[in-house]
Amino acid sequence: MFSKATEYALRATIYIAQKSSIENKLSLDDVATGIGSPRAFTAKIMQILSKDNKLVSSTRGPNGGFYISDKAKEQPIIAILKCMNERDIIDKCVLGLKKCSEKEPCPLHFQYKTIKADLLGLFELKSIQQLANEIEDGNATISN
Amino acid sequence: MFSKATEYALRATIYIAQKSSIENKLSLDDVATGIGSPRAFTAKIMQILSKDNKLVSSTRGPNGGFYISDKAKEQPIIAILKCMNERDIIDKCVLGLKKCSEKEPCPLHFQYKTIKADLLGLFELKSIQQLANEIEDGNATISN
DNA sequence: TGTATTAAGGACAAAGTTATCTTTTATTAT
DNA sequence: ATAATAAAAGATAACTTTGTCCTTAATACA
Ligand code: FES
Ligand code: FES
Repeated sequence: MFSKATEYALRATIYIAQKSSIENKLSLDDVATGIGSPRAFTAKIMQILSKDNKLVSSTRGPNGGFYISDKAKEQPIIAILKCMNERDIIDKCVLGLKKCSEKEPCPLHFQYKTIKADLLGLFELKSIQQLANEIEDGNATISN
Repeated sequence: MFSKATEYALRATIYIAQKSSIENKLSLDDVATGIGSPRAFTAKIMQILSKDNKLVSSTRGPNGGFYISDKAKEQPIIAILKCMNERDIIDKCVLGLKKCSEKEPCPLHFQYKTIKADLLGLFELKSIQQLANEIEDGNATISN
């Protein structure tokens, strides 16, 4: 479904939400180890996620690292997809037609659209915080 | 969702099902033009699809080309995915964990699994013939 | 001020996917 | 037989994604 980069982005963000706070930041190594992703590649992804400190925040130097503000934790999962520029793969035609539309639908369109709606609903409804809680409560893992 | 190769495979198969018969085969050019895919790449995909004449059938030489037997037309869409070795992308964890399981679920697992079931249902239920009919009846397109 | 620490940024490498081109093989019709 | 036709097969190219490495910049603290 998603690219490796976006998978790591999702896992990293949720992981940071669960483990970090502004007083207790996570280093790149913490994150990569925590979610089981390649360190250097994860660094690149963290750069995207923490660009302008919009979704994830970061500071350099001793005791620096990554964290997520309480406000950002309330963001829905889809915010991560948007950040990774993969928001619109949900809109694509399942058969790869240039445009998915009701006027020129592919033969799977009307059935697939309800599935897409469910997917979108999931990503729009679930917040980063909620998924972090699932892990915190021991009901889910993200560690590979 | 799927790779370009699999998208072309799905469209090509459905297109051939709609347009061809054993007496009226489609050439590679017919197929590539019909679904709007790059000719040479499509050739490679047709090789996979018609390997052993299992899903799509092909013959060489004058009046040769591709066609689909009535029996193969009754196959569900998922047969095309299997043929393209993309059947199992439906089983993958949405967050990219190595294994999607109930015992060590990711925080989206239980919601995502119903979506996966819907997807699988769609691909298992709809036959190649049915989708070809949609196009034949003017209710859908596949031509880009 | 200087040094250690940590992320940011840039250049590059490896692997995978998509796409093209050329040659070979099978088949038909003359 | 020969020529024409059309797919199969192989080599290779272009592009994208994934991944690494090295240098630079920011920050804290002694
Ligand atoms: S046109 Fe194919 S999914 Fe909408
Ligand atoms: S474990 Fe992630 S979808 Fe099943």
